[in-house]
Amino acid sequence: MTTAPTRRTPADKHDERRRELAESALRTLGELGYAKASLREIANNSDFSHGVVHYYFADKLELIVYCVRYYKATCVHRYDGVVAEATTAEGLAEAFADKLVETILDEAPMHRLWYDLRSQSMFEENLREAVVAIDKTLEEMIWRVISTYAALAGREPAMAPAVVYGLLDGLFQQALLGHLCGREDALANLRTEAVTLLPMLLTPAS
Amino acid sequence: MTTAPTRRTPADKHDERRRELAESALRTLGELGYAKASLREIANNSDFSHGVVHYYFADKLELIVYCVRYYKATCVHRYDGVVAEATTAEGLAEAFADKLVETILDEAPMHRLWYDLRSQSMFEENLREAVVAIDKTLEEMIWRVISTYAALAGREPAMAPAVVYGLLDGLFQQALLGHLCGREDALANLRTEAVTLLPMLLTPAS
DNA sequence: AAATTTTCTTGACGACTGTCAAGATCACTC
DNA sequence: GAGTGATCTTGACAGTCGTCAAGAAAATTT
Repeated sequence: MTTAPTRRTPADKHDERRRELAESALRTLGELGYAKASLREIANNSDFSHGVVHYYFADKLELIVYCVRYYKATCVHRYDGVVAEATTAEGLAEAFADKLVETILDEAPMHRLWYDLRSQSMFEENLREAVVAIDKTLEEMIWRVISTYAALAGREPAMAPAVVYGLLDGLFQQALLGHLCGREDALANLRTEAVTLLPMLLTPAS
Repeated sequence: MTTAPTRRTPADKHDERRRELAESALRTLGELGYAKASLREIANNSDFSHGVVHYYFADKLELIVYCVRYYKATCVHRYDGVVAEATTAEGLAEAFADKLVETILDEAPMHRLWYDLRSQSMFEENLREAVVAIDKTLEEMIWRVISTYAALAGREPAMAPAVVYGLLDGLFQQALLGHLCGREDALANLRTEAVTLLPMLLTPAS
């Protein structure tokens, strides 16, 4: 009713706090991982005390699922700019590979958290629904890249979206682990691997 | 000195107990995952009490590293038979794909434990050395398949061992998660994906 | 058969966990 | 400005955890 006059409805304020908590929780989760990030540690790295978590979230799992949903919602469009600005297939491939490297450099803790949660979902059924949904959006994200890459090359993708995503995800995960282990060639390798792989994902040139 | 007369030296008996503990620990770890598998739960699923763990292992981490090393040591040769008995490239590809599916059906808990530990190693430095070493042996295992596959086809592998392993590992992980989620097409898809992918990993036919 | 070493159980410790309730603090309304 | 509801802090709860020490039990040696 009073949407225009009041700047924030109580519900908005409630959601805003959930986002604030989620953001500081993500910092802690990215540093410690799912298992070792306690609610007290999460609250300590925020502006609130440990009890407030249960005021905004039912339990730890709801907080974590909210966190990873919140994070992945923002980075599903990571490659949208790359796709929009590409004019040639080769240019898209290189820009995409650069972006892969860049996000490992900038957001390694978030990525390892994602792989941590996806592994945990193999044990905890309560996590699976959220994880599978996010995995699907990541697959679609990659598919947007590949399909426009194919269009620019005047060819067709030779594999299903899930397969393309699975292949790239394997390389990405390997590079992330290598990067965290201090292997300096991990990211450079990922870049050349991506540029090499992309043409092989299309049907042979007409 | 007295190797022949005595059936077991004390050291052998010690190692045998470590293996026994490792085997029952692996059952529990495969069921609960790294984080939720407590030493008490591990001991409950064995013939011993919870205190005995610290008699054979310094701490929990040493037990777990021993466990995963023990397990992976056995399954690094999973595809050796497939490689040895293959006579044609196509036959090897299909037998390999079948084996991929079979091991997910038979040992899903062990595989999810492996991915769990590999993810944990992104957070815990103490795990990294063992994880990276095992990853390397898996890479070599896959490379034995691919290089003989290439030889049978009269061609050359078109990618480095790490790349081939990363690609296949991505598909395998995806299929494992799909299988655990109850998606019935996950394993059949993995099979056709593997058979389709293998030829693309070689240089173009001469 | 006694002595000694190895092996295993039991019980306890301090620390940490998720959860929740009681009350303080704040913001807002009448 | 008193009252009222939302928001947050504090402290405590019942568990669980890894670890370890003391002693029982078993195996081995003398």
